[in-house]
Amino acid sequence: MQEDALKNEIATSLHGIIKSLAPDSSDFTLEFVRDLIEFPQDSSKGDYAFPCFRLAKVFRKKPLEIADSIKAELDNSDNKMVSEVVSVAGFLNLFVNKKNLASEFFNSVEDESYFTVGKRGPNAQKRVMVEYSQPNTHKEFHVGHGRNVCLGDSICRLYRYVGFNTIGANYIGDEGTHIAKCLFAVRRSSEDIPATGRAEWLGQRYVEANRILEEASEEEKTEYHKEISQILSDIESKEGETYNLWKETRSYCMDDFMDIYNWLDVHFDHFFYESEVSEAAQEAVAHYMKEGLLYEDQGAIGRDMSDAKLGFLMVRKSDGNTLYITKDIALAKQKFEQFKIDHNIYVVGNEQDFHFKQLFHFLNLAKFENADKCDHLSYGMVKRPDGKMSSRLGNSFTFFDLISIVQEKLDGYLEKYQGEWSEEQITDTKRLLAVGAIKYGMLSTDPKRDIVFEPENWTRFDGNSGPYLMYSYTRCQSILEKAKSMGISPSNDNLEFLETEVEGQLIFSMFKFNSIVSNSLEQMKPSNVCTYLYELCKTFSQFYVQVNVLKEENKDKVAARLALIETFAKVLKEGLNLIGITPPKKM
RNA sequence: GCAGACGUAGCUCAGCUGGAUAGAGCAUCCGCCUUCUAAGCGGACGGUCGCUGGUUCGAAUCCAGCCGUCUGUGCCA
Repeated sequence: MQEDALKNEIATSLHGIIKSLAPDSSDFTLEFVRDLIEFPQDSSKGDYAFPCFRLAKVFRKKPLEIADSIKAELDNSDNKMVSEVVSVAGFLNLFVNKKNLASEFFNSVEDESYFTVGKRGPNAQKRVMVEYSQPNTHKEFHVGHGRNVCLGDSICRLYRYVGFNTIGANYIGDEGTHIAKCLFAVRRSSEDIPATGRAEWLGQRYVEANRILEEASEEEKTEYHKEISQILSDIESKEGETYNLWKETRSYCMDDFMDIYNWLDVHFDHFFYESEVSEAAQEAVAHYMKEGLLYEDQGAIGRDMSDAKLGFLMVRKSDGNTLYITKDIALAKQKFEQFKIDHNIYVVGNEQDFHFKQLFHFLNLAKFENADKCDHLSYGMVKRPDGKMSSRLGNSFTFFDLISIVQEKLDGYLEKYQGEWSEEQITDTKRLLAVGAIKYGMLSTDPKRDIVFEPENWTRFDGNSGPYLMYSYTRCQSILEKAKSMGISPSNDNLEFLETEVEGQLIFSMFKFNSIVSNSLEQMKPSNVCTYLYELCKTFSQFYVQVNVLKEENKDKVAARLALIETFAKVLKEGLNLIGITPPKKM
């Protein structure tokens, strides 16, 4: 049984009782009653709570009395899933019978069928594409780009978990003015391209180009812009010296990107490149001009959309080059045609909210049949305490910087294993912990909110952090390993021995897993999974200090507790997987 | 100017579609390692939920206005 089914069962009981007690309560449909049921903030109050305030009018009684009379009815019925009912201050608090719950649940976790219900449901017929991590080549990959990767990857994992056929797509920005500016500065630079840190060096050239342009006289500016336009056209011509320089420098950046993705354990199913869409973009412009949707205005081509409060949509500059949005118009079509997707999601920062409003509005005007199947997952920026990071201004914190400071801090923690562990094991563990710390840091905040980036916060591995979750996992592994060496195995046969309050809370908390995941995806908020896992681990830690597993003399009790730990470890591992984190066995 | 997002403890953040004394982590202070990993557990301290009104039995949550921060608003992405 799943948690939502249990909730339905309880709702049905409550609904029946309400109807029998107040015959004219037709407004209180089963669905309405179910939606009133909630989780109390404090799990010691109960597993479910039913507020009775809305019933007051129909019952013509005080909520407190209503709760009392429903409780009396529930106590008389023999509901196997509810072990205790408490009426307090107008709330009906229900305790679920974990002993009846545990056996089936533990078994379904053990054979993993619990984690694959989505894949056996209707979602398995659907295809979704998640476009994320659209990095620009010739620019630094800063921590803000890192947030995008963590977020997009987690959304993909959530979709896959609930059964969707999911295509994680990258869209490399390997074309555009910023690159022309970069190459403009490369040509001017007296330095040779260095052997290492080449992408970073290119990023600096971009910053330099902006500086040159800012310091230039009006006359020089015109000349420079001409040169930059020419570089852009040379790249698009796909031949010649400038094109070759572009190709080479582009590969430096791609190498860096791939290093980062591999380090993060993020893998894409498909790569789109801006440079491969520009032709289709030009064709789209011609096509929609013919249809009268686009027209020339002040030398450029576009469409006034101020009737929808969306300003002027510009799709081609007066120099003939297309823009980012032009390519998005062309690419949207291509995605649906080529990949037969049912849903198209863009994970892009909230600076682009206007861009996507324009894009979706135009796709609707163009009568693109899949326009309403496109969604923008907007997220907040990563800011420095003193303001915004910008690669254009060159004050950004690169993702490599973040990796270094996190890993450096971890050295201190892993020092105790010097000699005991192999060098390789230490390196691997350090990477897993660093990835966990960074991903949890990126994902635990609500996507729509900005993140204030302070290095100290990212190198704290206690409290509400990625390493805390991973630590809980390693504690389980440690116990399970020791039990194994003692010759004791977990067993789901005598789960009635899990009788303490904290054990019950842990069981019910785990039981909610699938509901939390569904809700998290529905809201497009991996942060819900983070919060849930943190609370789950807190409950586990309480259990860990309150209940000693291996010292217990009753072997059946030990086996039951080991089953609890094993189940918890599996649930936690699955949950961590949804936010892209792989816990080490030891730390 | 217009549009959007955000404003919760000193700091970083939870708080679901309105419900119980507004919750964590960090920092500060106090306990707990001869006991399965102390990257842990327990406790103390700390809040007019930006302000003002409205809706409601009930508002941090919904609505309106104001204040503040940020982002965007035709030749960048």
